Amino acid sequence: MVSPFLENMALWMSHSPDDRAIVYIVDDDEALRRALDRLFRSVSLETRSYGAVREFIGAQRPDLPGCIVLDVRLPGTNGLEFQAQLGDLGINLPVVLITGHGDIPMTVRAMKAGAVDFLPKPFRDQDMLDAVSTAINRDRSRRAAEDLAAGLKDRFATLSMREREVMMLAASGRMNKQIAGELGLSEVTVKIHRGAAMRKMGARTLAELVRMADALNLAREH
Amino acid sequence: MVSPFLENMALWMSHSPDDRAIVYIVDDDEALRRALDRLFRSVSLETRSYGAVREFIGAQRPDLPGCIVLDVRLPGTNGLEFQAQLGDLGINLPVVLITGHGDIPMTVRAMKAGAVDFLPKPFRDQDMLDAVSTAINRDRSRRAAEDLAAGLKDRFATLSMREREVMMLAASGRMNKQIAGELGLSEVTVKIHRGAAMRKMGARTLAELVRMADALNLAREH
DNA sequence: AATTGGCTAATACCTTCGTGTTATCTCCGA
DNA sequence: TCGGAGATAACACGAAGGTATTAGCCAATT
Repeated sequence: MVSPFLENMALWMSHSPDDRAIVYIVDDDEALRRALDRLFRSVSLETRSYGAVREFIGAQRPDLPGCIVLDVRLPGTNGLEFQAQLGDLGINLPVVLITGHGDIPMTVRAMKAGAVDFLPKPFRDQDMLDAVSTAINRDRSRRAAEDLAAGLKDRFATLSMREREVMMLAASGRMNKQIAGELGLSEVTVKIHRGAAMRKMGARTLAELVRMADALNLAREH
Repeated sequence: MVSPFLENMALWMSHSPDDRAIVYIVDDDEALRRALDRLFRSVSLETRSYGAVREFIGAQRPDLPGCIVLDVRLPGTNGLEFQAQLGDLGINLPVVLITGHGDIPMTVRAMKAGAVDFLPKPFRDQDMLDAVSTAINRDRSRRAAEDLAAGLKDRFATLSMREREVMMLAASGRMNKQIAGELGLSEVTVKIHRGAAMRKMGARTLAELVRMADALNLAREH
């Protein structure tokens, strides 16, 4: 245990790891990239800068909350098309779009695709900061929800097939006797599998098991 | 019981009530209103036409799925401000916006506020029909979810205070013994309230009660 | 060949749940 | 003042849940 003084020192001098966030800037205009870089660093956000979509895709991204600031007009790939591809690439970062020559249909398309904001150039610094702040908060929420779901999935993966079947039927409200009938088992065997499922999932009550089963099904439908 | 022939006649000649939907047109341009009216009626949608926001607010609206087609530039109230007020007025109809002189910030604001689409004039008939179709489907989903929640709320309203307390604690996974301790009751009394809650809510298993309790809490947070 | 893990099942024991019966007390409206 | 609804509670019985012990079977791995 270090002294309270040193602990407070650390808090004052740097963000705790939970506060870190990265803005990925994708724009072919190097001057604008540098300006954005300064802007974001001035509010203690980390930045990564890319001149083309390909560079961004190929780069390593740390496992931290963040967002993408993306120019619509880019060499090679179009910004809107890239936005649409992000999901397929397994990238779930929120997107803030900027454009020099945008029109309304383009804006509508971007917003329908889930963009956090769509800023025509020139934009005010504060508008950009607001958009990025919203985007990062959205990513934090998504990551938090995903972490919960991941924990559930990990525990569910340790269940045997029988245990999964019994768990789902139990979570649907079936009695042990009914489960035994539907699966062609004895009631005792069902109790064993049910108990194992509760233990492996970390559920202490049926109510918890019901909520876990619902969360797993929701995660799958998504 | 009428004859099968007459029943089928009715099906062929009109939409079943479940298919009905209404488009509320709010625009001060009477020529455009008439054109939209013809367009929507050509695809068997019902229409109501208003030249000003005030007319729409004062009008009676049947309890059917529908959407609003709203011009941004209107005499009196601004279309975007009206869109923002809809929630406060208890109107949850999806909005399709049209505009003659729109810009990007206006579009972003409208889409952030939940507009289904934002169409600059002149627009193609098919784009308008697509937007309205999406909007009405969204309203159908919302109404279906709301009907379910309303049924739950009605049943929950018939519970006494004690029954509600016991239901919530039971749905959280507490045993009757624990509930009795927390509420300062005997276990027998808890069983009576719990049984009454299950019966009044129409829940046949604890799993159903858990899901009902969750749905009620989600509905409240919303 | 031996071991491990998964699936099955019976027996036994205790806990918890659900319900019916009976009963007392309070409050409120007819 | 009577009747009804709500809340409380004890007693009793049967249904259901949970766990421990023991044990047989099978497939895969060591």
